This record gives sequence, structure tokens and C-alpha cells, in this order.
Amino acid sequence: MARSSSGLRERLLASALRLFVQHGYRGTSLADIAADVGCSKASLLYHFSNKKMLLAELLLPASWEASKLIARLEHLDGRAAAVAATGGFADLSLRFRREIKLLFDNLGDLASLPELGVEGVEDIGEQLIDAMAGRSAEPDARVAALMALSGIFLTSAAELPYDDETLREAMTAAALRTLGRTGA
Amino acid sequence: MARSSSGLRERLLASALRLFVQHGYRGTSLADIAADVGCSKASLLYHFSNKKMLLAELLLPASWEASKLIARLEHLDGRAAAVAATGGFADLSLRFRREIKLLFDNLGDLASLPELGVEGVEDIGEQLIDAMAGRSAEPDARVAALMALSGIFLTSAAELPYDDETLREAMTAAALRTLGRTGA
DNA sequence: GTCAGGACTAGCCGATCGGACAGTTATCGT
DNA sequence: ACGATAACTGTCCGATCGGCTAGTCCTGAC
Repeated sequence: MARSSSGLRERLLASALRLFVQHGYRGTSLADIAADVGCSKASLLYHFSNKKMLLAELLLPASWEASKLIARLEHLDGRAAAVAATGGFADLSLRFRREIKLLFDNLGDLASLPELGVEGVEDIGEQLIDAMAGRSAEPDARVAALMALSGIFLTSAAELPYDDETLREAMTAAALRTLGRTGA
Repeated sequence: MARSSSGLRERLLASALRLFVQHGYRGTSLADIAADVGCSKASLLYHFSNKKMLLAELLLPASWEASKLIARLEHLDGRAAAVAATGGFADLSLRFRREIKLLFDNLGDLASLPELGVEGVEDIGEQLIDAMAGRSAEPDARVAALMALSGIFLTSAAELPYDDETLREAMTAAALRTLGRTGA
């Protein structure tokens, strides 16, 4: 009876994102997702040619935004790069909490998201760390940058009982302290 | 021909740890582990009653050490708690890099490591954050504590080209900056 | 010598998963 | 009215996985 002409696709995406985040990519079967929205597994595979495509479609928007952020950082260095990278990544992490958590949780399983658009995750990470370190190659700066990045990422993914604006302010301030960029 | 009377067990543990970290708990089959050490799957299940027991045995030592650290922190607060927690967790994370990475990567899959000794992971995390925050309930302090914890954890798990001592110093210094505990 | 038991293995089983396919119903342009 | 196409489903298949069982082989005690 065609419940609705095309709402099913969106509901499948929403369910898949929720279940993937909750139980992992491998831990969620196509049947689980189909049952969650109340349709058949075959119907799911009608909308998404296979499981990997479904995942890729979930991650694409976040991937695009990350690429845009990196492009914005490209011509910055020193303190400006660190500040911009910190704020930009905090925004991204909060907007795409579940997607980024999904990405990191299943880095191994994904391995081959070939050319569906999902930019190389490691490249994105490297670029962000480089910007946060203010383009410095000093071990202390690289370690601090990785720590700031990790902190923002996992703190966003955790479901703390604070609203996003409070989180954003607290995270960026803490990250800039981590990076030793406290003075104006 | 019994390659060696009892070295197999240790080699199975070593292979399992490596493969679990590399491909995840779910992503590694018993056959994979057995093939890696060159024995049969049945032989693996002779030494470890099931897959979950194998995982538990890998995580037990780290779990013990974490419990000891928390006990040491219990009667500290304020700056002393933050400093002790930071240093202690940095040590732990470096000593048990792969184990802790394994634990976090597969938090969902494990869910039920009932009473094999592996202490509640969430409890350990809560206790460490509480200590790092200097027992403060302020949002800024909690967020900073979670960021410091996350930073140390992921930075240890990443395979940076620095020796452990350099890493330890850089991580503890950065974490104390994150927590706003810079003055002596 | 023999025999008990530890160490180890080949082979199988039930469950589950991703995916393929043929078929059915609904919608729409002509 | 009628075919074409989209939307959807029931069912089956091959592969894989965790785990069990029925053995084999070796060694050391007596």
C-alpha cells in the first residue's frame, strides 16, 4: 500500500544511523534496520544497493563539511590556524556527533569506502592536527594538537547533560588551553 | 607434534590481542586467530572456553591496574587529585595501549563482561573524570576533565613516532593545561 | 607394558548475515 | 483501458561464524 511515496528512505537512514551508533556497523544487521522501521529487508536493499552504500550515504554530509573546514584552514598558520581549527572542529563535532562517532567507532570496518565521496579520514585528521599545532613540527605541539582533537571529538560524542552552546564554549576554551594558546 | 608444551596459550593471547586491536573484536574470527598462530580453531577453544573468555583474559590486567589507580585517588581532591589522576592515567594508557584501545573500540560489543573481574568500564571512567576535575561539579571542570581523559587515551592509542617518556611528559603537561592546573 | 590424562585436531552443526531474484501491488502517462 | 515503471515483499542461497563432539597423539606414572 506504499505507506508514503518516499518517506521510507529517510526513515531508513534515520534508523540506520541510530542503530549503527548504538550497536556498531557490524553489530547492526540489515534485518535489524528493516524491522526498526517496519519494512522488509528486501525493501531496504531496494533503496540502498548494499550495506556499505547505506553507511556511505550517512557519512557523506559530514565528510563534505570537514573538507570545507580544511579548505578554510589551508592558508592559515600559527595561532590563527589553531583558533580556527579548534572552533571549526568543535562546531563540526557537535553538529555531526553521531556521524563522527560512527566513523571513528568503525574505522577498521570501513577501510574501503572507495570513491563514494567519503574523503580519506586519516587525511582529514592529519590536516586538522597540523592546523591545531599551528603548523609546528615540535613533538610537544603535535601531541597537544592530537590531545585537543581527541578531547573535542570524544566530548562531543559523549552525551553530557549540557546544551550545545555551553559545550562549545567549554570545549574551545579547554582546547586552546591544551594548545597553549591562552593569551589574546 | 606439540610444538611446545604450553607456549601455545601465550602465543594465542598475543595473536588475539594484535588481531582484536587491528580488526576489532567482531572483525576477528576464532579461525583468524588460530590461523595466525598456526593451530586449529578447536585447539584455541581447548585453551579458552569461548571467545568472550579470551577477550576477558586480555583485559583483566589493565582492569586491575585501573582499579588500583582509582583506589589511590580516592582520598585526594582538588589539585592533588587532578595531578595524580593525570599522571596515573598517562602511565596506564601507555603501558596498556593496545588493551585500552581494544576496550574502547568495542565498548558496545562487550556490554556483558559479567563477573570475570573486568570492572565496570563506565565506573572507572567516571571516577577518573571526577578526580581530574578535582571533585568539582562545575560544567567547565567536567568538560575539561573529559577532554583531558580523552586526549590522553587516544594519544596513547595512536602510534606516534615518539618514545614513551617523551609522550608521557608531553601528555601530562598538556592535560594539566587543559585542566587549568598550570601553577605549581 | 600399559594406561590415564593433557594437548591437539578434523569435521560437523545451527544460527546468522548480506545479498539475489522473481513476483506482486500501486501509480501514472498516454 | 492499458502497459510501463516504481515501490515493495517473500523466499531462497552461499558464506561465515562460534562452538561442540569424537576422536588422535604424545608423555609420564606405575
